[in-house]
Parts: sequence; structure tokens; C-alpha cells
Amino acid sequence: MAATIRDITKMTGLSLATVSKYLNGGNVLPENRAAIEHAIEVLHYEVNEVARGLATNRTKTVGVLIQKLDNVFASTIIAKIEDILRASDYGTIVCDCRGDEKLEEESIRFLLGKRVDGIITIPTSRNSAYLQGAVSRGTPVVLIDRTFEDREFDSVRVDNEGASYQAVKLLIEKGHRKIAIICGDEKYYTAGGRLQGYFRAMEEADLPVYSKYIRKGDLEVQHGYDSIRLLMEMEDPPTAVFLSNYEITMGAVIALNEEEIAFPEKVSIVGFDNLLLSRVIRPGLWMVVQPMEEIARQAAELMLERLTGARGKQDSEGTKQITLATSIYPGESILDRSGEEA
Amino acid sequence: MAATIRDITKMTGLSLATVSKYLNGGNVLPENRAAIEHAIEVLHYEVNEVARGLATNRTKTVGVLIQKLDNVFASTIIAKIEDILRASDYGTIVCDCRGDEKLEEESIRFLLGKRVDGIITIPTSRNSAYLQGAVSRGTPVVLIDRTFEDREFDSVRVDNEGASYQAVKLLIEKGHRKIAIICGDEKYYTAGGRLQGYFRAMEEADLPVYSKYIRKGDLEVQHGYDSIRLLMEMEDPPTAVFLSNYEITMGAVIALNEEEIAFPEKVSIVGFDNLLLSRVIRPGLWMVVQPMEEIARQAAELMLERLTGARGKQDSEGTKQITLATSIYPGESILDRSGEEA
DNA sequence: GTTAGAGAGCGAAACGGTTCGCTCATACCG
DNA sequence: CGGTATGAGCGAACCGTTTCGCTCTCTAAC
Repeated sequence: MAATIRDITKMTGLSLATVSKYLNGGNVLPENRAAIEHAIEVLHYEVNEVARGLATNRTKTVGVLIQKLDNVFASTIIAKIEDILRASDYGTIVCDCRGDEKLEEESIRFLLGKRVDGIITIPTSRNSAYLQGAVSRGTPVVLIDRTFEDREFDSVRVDNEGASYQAVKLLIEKGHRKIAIICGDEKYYTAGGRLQGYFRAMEEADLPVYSKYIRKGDLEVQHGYDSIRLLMEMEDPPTAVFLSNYEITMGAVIALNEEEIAFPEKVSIVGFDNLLLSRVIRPGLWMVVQPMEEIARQAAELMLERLTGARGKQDSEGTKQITLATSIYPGESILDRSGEEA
Repeated sequence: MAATIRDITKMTGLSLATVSKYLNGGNVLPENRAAIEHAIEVLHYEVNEVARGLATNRTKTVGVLIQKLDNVFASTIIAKIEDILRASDYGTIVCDCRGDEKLEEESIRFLLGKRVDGIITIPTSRNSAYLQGAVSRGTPVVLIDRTFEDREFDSVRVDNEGASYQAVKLLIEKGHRKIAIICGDEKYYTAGGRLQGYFRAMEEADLPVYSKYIRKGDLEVQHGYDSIRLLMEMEDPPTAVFLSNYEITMGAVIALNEEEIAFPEKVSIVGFDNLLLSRVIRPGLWMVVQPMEEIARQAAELMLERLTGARGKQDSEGTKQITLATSIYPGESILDRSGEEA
């Protein structure tokens, strides 16, 4: 149906090799160039990237594997990655494994079957076994949001520990002593770091850490919702809570609204990850903010370096681990209690 | 590097054709089946989908082309589409054209070059010219959120006119007469319908329509932000405003917060598209809600029907236009003024 | 016991490109 | 003017599958 190179050779009298050379930017006599371009125009010829992929063993396609496509973090990242990759003529094929390790492993197989040239992923699994196929095939991998101990990959992540430390320290400086954290279970890599930051800030200020103030769970809205209710119902509730990811922040705010618990009067809070949200909510939330676009940009560029061979195909040359800083965005959700106590 | 079918033939002594038959679910003698499976295991063989794509002229890949990947609507839809398609073993390759018609057209070419089996798109352009390539190649297309007058495609959209009518009617029933709408310019298909619904509701109630209360613009947060400020600064401001999409809703709420304009006391509002948002904001927003997952499901299934040949490849048999209803979700952002005026 | 029919296997030709190594013509040099 | 470098063009092999049409064997029916 669609025109092929062969149709062009027929129309121009040139050989396959010559037309192919033209298509790949090689030098061709001006008259032949004109003839080829004319034929392409007339025949509506368009390179068949599948055939080219078979011949060159490169598909100009990158797989992006993620736990949850439908959240701000993931979609912002994918949008930016797609943008950058396509500027270099790479396509982006997405897979959402919904936080399921089995599905994640299968997704890698799926992507490798499609012979993607590289894989960018926000991992779900806690070790890199599921990436073995990519490694042995020599397919470059870039990790977002975590690293693995059992093998080194290129990676881009945020200083989770620092982000959390900063937020909790802020609360301490404002005079809070009973500070709770709602966070993910340690099985989530990012949650581990954020919890560490909490500990560091508390210890540094010589504040006691109460396990009842540490609410671990999954990374869903519901967890934030349930946990803050639980915290506020305690006979000795915290005066401040650090909401250590986006969904948790949403859930907690919803719960506070429903229970008509005023913040910062009854409880001070610092949220995570959505700037717009902080302006929509009243009073405005203090927010820890990740540089999402920068994360995506770095990840895409690490991948392009591998793809264009600027660095070796894989761990041949050393991998790069990039850590970015978060920032904290002011709001009115913290009550200043410094000076209250003797 | 990677094992091929040929490696399997060498190991088993069988022919290419036989192994291929096995791979495609054909019948093979039990002993041969065992031999092949053993070889696959040992060699870590994995079908090369690129080669298969070349041979079969089907890549098991669908292109999804969208204006803005990083918003709730798009990402929710993509997540669901990807989910459904992959259950049928199709991959999803995404393109974000950022609302740019040139980029949109180029993206179609890009996708066709990659020989996707079908294209699902939320169009940016106002006519279907950019889809010509897909049509002449026989690549099925499913439209989301709009249809075209110059050619029929399968499509899934929402009853925009009805959604808007419902919202405005609600405001009227609550006794409002000076009702404004902040919406997109008519060049956006969805905006046109939503504006029509506004007109119908107003006319049906014999209310005068003032052009100053109709704020058209782009579909960005900033437009909502600017417009509501403008409306509230009028000497004769509206008592209610319908915020006819997600970004506009965000922008308007932010502006109201910043200006400390209390709603619903000073102005009643109905927002659009984000249920979670309505619970996070205080007081809770009345919201018009689109069935995003259902839109995605229908779109994916229309595509699968085409792909699996349940219906003809293209307009051969008639196209299907699916229209879904929106719902309206109650909040506390409307002041009841019925009975106020004689 | 013969034969029709089913089922399994095989060989070879696609699919639409890229690429290697060669030939040939032209231009340039001394 | 002979020799050589340069660069364009060409033929053929190859990438890893599928698929068509054929052969062969085995079973079952008569």
C-alpha cells in the first residue's frame, strides 16, 4: 500500500543504496537529489521506521515505566521526557505497572520485546532483578526517584532526606515539639529517606521521637486521610504534622476540612509536591516542592547521552547519580509557637 | 547478541516455519514443543517484535496524541487507555503536541512513520486535514473530546452543552440572575458546547445575556485567575460564575483566595472536572465532573474493535460517535438566593 | 488393503530498509 | 599526460520474523 524505497528507485532509476544514502543525509548529485525529492513528494513516501529498526537494530524508541501514570508527579515527568526525547527524534512508549512488581517485570519484558533503545523508570521493586533482561541485552536504563544497592544505574533523584529535614526543622524553629509525620512505609525508597530526615531534624534538636507520631502506610490519599484523623483524636495530639507526599497531603487536608479542624490553629502542617494546590487551599499550605521538570530533563539527557554514545552503552563507563535539591514554599499553615514555652 | 528463531532451529533441528508456528500458537508435536520450550528457556529467547512487525505489517502499538500530557484529564485518560490496550498486548506511544497545530501534524507523521496500528487523539486542530495521512494509510483513528465536520471518525466525548446547561440551570434555580461564565474561546471545541449550554439555560429562564459576563480566553489557569478578578471588579458584578474547565477553576479559586473574596457569600461558583479538588477546597466546590475513565475505556475499546477487525478497518462500516453524560457533584459554593427578590 | 483427509513439518520468498565493498568517472597534481 | 585521490553509485547480503504451498506420515473409513 504505502510507497517504499523500491518505488522510488523505479521512479528515479537509481539504486536502493543511493536512495537510502539520500534518506540518511548522505551526499547525492544535485540532479539525483531533485529526482528523489520529487518522487518522495509524488509517492507520499515516508520511511518505514519498523524496517529501519530491523536493519539498524535501533528503534528510536524509549520505554518509560512508571507506577502510576495518573498523578501529577508522573505525568509532569513523562510530559517533559517525551518533549526532550522527541526533539532528538525518539518516541516514548509508556507503561504503567500500578505499583505491582509482577506487572513491572512483565512490562520490562514487553518493552524489551519491542526493542526499545532505552528504559527510563520509576521503580516499584526493591531490587534490580527485574532489570536483568535490559542489562544483559545492553539496553541502557535510567532510574528516577531511587537507586539500587545490588547494581549501579544512571539515576536522578531528589534529596529526600534533606527535603524532610528541612521541613521538620522549620516546624521546630517555629516552636513545635510534638511533630508527627505521615509517610510511606520503608518499602518505598523515597519514604525511607524522608523518614530519615525527620529523625535527623528531631535528634538534632534533642526532641524525643514518639512512634505513635510516625504514621507509615501506603502512598494513597486514604492513608493521609485516615492518619491525620487518628493523630488528631489522640489524647495528646501533635501540634504539627509533616505530610510527606502529594497524596498524603491531599488526604490530610480533606480530613481536616471534613472534621472542621482548623489549621494552623489546631495543627500546623507542611505538605508536599503541589505548588498549585498550596495556592488553592486556604490558608495556603507550606509546601516542599520537587523540581519535577528538572528531574525529567536530567533523566532524559542521561538517556540521550547513552543513546548517542556520548558515554558507553552501559556501565562500561561509570554511571551517573544525580541528586537534586527540593525547595520549600511558604504558606500560612504553620502556627508560630516559639516563645510560648519557657 | 540476542537469540533469534534461527538459534532455536539450530538447537532443536526444526525449521524456521515450525518454530514460528509454535510461537504463534500453532500445533506442534509434543516432543517438538518440549524441545522448543527448552531452547527458549536456555537461550532466553524473546520474540523480536520489530521483525514481526515488519513481516506482519502490524506493530501492536497505538499512538496517543494529546495537547497537554501534564494535566489530570489527559493523564487519567492515558493511564486507562494504556491499561486496556496492554491487556490486549498493545503498546502505547504518547505524543504531546502542547496545543500546537504544527507539532500536532508532525506528530501524526511521526506516529505513522513508526507504523502504529491506530491513533487515539484529543485534537488540537479545528479540521481533520492533519489526519489525512492516517486516513489514506487506512490507520484507524479515534477522537476524544471532539468530532470534525469535514470527515467522520469514531469518537468519544462528553455532552458539553448539557453539562454546562445543568450547571447554569442549577445556579438559576438557586435564585441567581446575574450569572457569568469563564470559558475557552470558541476555537476550542469543548468550549463552544459549554457556551451553548450557558445560552440555553439563560434563555430558557428568560434571563438576559450580557456579553460582559462572558469571559472567553484560553484554557489556562491564568485566564481563570484574570477573568474572575475582572468580573468581581465590575460595578455590577455577577452573583454567580460558572468555571467551565479545570484550569479555569483553579485560577479562579486562587484569585478569590488572594483577594479574600469569600465564596459563596460574595459570589457563588461551580467548578469543573476535579472531584478531589472540590474536597480539598473550603468551602467545598460544586463540581461538574466528567467520567474520565469511562471516556478512556470507550475510546480504547472503539480502537480495539477496529484493530481486531470486529468492525472494518475504517469508515468502511459506519463510525461510532459516543456521547457520555457528565454529573454534577454537590458542594457548598452556591448561595441560595431564591426568594430574595419578589 | 486402499485411499482420502488431516496434521505436522519444511523451503523459500517476502516485509522494507541499511551497509559493505566494489566500480567508475571526474578532478587534480606534478 | 599518467597516476592518484575523491566521491557518487551500485549489487548483494543481511536484519528476524511470517506465510504460502508443498511433501510426508499417520489415522480412519470403506
